[in-house]
Amino acid sequence: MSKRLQTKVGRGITLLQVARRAECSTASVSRVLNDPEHVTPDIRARVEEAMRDLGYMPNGAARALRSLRSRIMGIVIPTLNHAIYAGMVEALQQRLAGSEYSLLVATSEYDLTREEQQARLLVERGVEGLVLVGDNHRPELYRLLDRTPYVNTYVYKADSDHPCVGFDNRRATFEITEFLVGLGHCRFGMISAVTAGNDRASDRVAGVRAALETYNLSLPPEAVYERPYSILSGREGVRYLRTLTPSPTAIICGNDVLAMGALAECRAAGISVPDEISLVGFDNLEFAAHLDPPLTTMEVPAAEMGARAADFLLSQVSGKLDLHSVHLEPNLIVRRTTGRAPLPDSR
Amino acid sequence: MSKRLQTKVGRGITLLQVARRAECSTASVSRVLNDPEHVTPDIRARVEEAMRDLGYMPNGAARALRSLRSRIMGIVIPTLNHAIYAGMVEALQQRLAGSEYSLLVATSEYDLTREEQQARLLVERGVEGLVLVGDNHRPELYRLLDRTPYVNTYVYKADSDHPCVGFDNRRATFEITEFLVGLGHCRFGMISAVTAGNDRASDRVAGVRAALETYNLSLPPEAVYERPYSILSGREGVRYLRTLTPSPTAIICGNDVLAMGALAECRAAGISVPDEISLVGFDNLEFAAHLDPPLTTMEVPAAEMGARAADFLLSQVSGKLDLHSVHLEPNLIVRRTTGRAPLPDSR
DNA sequence: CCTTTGTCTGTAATCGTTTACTCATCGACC
DNA sequence: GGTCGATGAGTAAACGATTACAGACAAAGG
Repeated sequence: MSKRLQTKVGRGITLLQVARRAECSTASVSRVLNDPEHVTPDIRARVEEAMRDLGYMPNGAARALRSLRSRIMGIVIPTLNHAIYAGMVEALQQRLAGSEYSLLVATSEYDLTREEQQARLLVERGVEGLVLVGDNHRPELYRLLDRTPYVNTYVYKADSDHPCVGFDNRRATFEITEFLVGLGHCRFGMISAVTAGNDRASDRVAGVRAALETYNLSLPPEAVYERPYSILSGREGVRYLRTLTPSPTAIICGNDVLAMGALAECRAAGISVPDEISLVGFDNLEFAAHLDPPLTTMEVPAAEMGARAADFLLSQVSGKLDLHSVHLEPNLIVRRTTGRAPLPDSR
Repeated sequence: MSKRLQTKVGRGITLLQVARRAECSTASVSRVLNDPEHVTPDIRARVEEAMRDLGYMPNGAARALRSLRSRIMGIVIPTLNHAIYAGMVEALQQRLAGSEYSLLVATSEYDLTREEQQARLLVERGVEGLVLVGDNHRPELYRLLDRTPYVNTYVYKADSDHPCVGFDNRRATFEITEFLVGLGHCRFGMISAVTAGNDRASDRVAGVRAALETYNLSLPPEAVYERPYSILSGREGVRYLRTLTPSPTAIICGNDVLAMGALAECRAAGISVPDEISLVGFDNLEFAAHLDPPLTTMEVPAAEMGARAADFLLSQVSGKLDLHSVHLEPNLIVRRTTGRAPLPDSR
């Protein structure tokens, strides 16, 4: 039926038309586009004028096909929903835009299979580099990235084969835990994101556990409440952890969003923070400082990770090949949801 | 100097190699890729096997060049920082991914010139459709979109020439205001995002103003505190509005982020909400329900806008041309930051 | 004055697909 | 049994840029 749908003719102005109007070769036009210094001012001026007159816009597909450079980078993040990765993506995008690169964004929904599919799609689109979150990816994904520069973020492992820009999640929660132990806490609970397929989440749990063992304390499995990121999960986490006997005096949350929920639940239940329970978040999202009381949390260098990831890929595609992972430090920000453990008898 | 940088040879497996191995023509290979029903099972099987064996991946640039379909959509949003647009982008991306489309994301930083530049970049990259926020764009941008489908979001204007998916910002704050007037409030303040070049923000201010005038009340210029989105701005807003005499009993915020700041400041200053001041936000972000007290706010259909915008563009590129804007309704969610105006003498 | 060197332009091949055409085959129908 | 249509496969020409390569020319050096 609708036979002539594709019959659109005018595909826009081409470089050839510019060349004709400027009375020069296509090569010259291409050169003023990509290498303006190496063309005489005379020709350059004519070409630029022709471009303006015609409203010329380069065809990205043709450029990419011929030059092997799409000027597009890609990123696969778990989700955009909770602003957790938004800051990183924002910084990444900004830095890329500064180098005339665009950013393709895809989400994995915390599913490694979907992550691989999405990454594959991005590679097919011709991204020159790929940013990933975490370093626990399907082997197929790594194989796919054989010829494509990539960098893992939100993670740093010195011994990893894969380039990364990030921090050590395990050490971060280790540090949080030591801090809390120093305040006299000995009964811990944790509200964590789902750890399956999420190395950041499981490393954070592992960090708490490792630190506690150092002090002959422990984090039994039932003291870890594991749910998808959301404020509600944080609330439920507190409700659940209070059912334990003895119930924890310190709750470490895998994320500020969970911590916000936890704090809201404490308030609703009339539990005093930090007098009865100390609460720690992770990420230092914008709101953390404005909660009541202000949230003690581990600040992660989200914007810097985004910028550094961009730099990493940009240098990679411009030929610098001996690049190393970059190790960033998170930063414990002690505010007022943490305090000395309550006296044992006050339990 | 570095002359042989580009000497990378292997560009990967091409369709021609697949054709050779499957012992058929490139046309057939292309057909099993794009139109599998119209090729005999025999050939199809051979081609699919060859693809698997060789690890073939289509070259997006070549496809796009020849077929005029990049399978990429673009979006330019003000920012990713405050999660305001994240929900919409998330839904958009998901819906697009379901149709094998990828999403290029760029940010304007609330700057119309930058918005146009970024949009131009996306169009050069060959996006088949473009999502924008608001409908106040540079004329050059609209001209650029002459041949590219696009849709404005977060805005709905029946009389507009431009397709949009969204709601009426003016009417939304009109409604909020009427609600507050109904509670007996007559002194209003507003904490708004920067209105310059931001039609959503200025429409929201206009809506408040229009409603008040209906009731012979007014919103004098000095009662509008206008700052970039941030929690801090919300806090400052309250501090500022309290210096007015008489100071407002009802404060409408252009956004939940501002409202959160406002609420935090009230708490810090010992101002009782809603007894002394009623506070209303906008967006119904996840945290709104979990503030203390829970925030009264205008819920906007962010996810639905994203999905509908995707649908709009997808149908547009698949030939359906007589598409109309879609009008969504925001929804006032009354929680507990709003209450009856304090008695005049208690001022 | 001739050669050498360097700089700038133009010609034309090429990137990896899709697709308009052509041709062959086969079944159905008259 | 011949013709017509439909269907499927192959050939080769695009798509719009970039870039080896070669040629032209000028400046510099002997």
